[in-house]
Amino acid sequence: MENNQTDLDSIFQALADPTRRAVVQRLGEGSATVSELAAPFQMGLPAFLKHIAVLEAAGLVTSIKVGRVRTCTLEEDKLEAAAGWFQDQREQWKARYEQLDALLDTLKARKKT
Amino acid sequence: MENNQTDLDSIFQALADPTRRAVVQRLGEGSATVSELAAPFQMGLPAFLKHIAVLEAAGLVTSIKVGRVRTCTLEEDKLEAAAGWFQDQREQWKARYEQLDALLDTLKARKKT
DNA sequence: GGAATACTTCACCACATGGAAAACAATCAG
DNA sequence: CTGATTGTTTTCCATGTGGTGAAGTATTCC
Repeated sequence: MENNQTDLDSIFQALADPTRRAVVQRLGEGSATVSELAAPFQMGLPAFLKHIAVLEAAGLVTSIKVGRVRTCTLEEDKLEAAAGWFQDQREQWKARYEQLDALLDTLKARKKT
Repeated sequence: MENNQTDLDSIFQALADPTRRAVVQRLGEGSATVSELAAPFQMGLPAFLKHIAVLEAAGLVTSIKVGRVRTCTLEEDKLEAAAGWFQDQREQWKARYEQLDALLDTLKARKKT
């Protein structure tokens, strides 16, 4: 559960492409083979395989080859790790707002006395 | 509230860099000037300003210049937009698990009879 | 006015990324 | 064994990204 900087780098980098996000989305419905995944896209297989490689390098997808067919599976944990970063940020600025509220309360109290 | 592909592209692209995530994190504590933001990093100002430009292009940060000082502010809504994508994915695979559960129930029921 | 501050722009470089094309496996079907 | 499928590798190209250093532009301070 390291979830370090390098991890986030590669995960966000992987998701910064519509093709790869579409693959993640498709795999959310269940595992699929490379050709099934490549079908909706115009690009050639070599180009598409690079996208898969990026997703695997980021740990978002794993795949096994049975016979001549490679089947890809979504690693939901990794997606949750990235989602966790947003949650961390949210908590940070939430804390700031609470500080502001506290400050306002202090000012109000001072006004009264 | 479009939150289209291009938007997500630039947001994730912007977050796929430790320098820029650190800036977002810092701005989560409150607005800051360019030099305040740049201080923790070794790189020269030109390089740092490019990072700021990327964040602004993605809409994650806005800035105004008063006198010779530019002050940057975090746009929390944009971060929420990206976080929303993860939520969408989560709902998709949650739905899939429910289908699997239903399938298992069907099989169980069939076994019984 | 002159100097220091706070960016800003410009020119340039090394390397990564996204894509095409072509040739190369490795399997399965008849 | 002969193909037809299904990836995989290799080579190549254009573009984008992250960094540098040097010079330029406003402001503000003394």
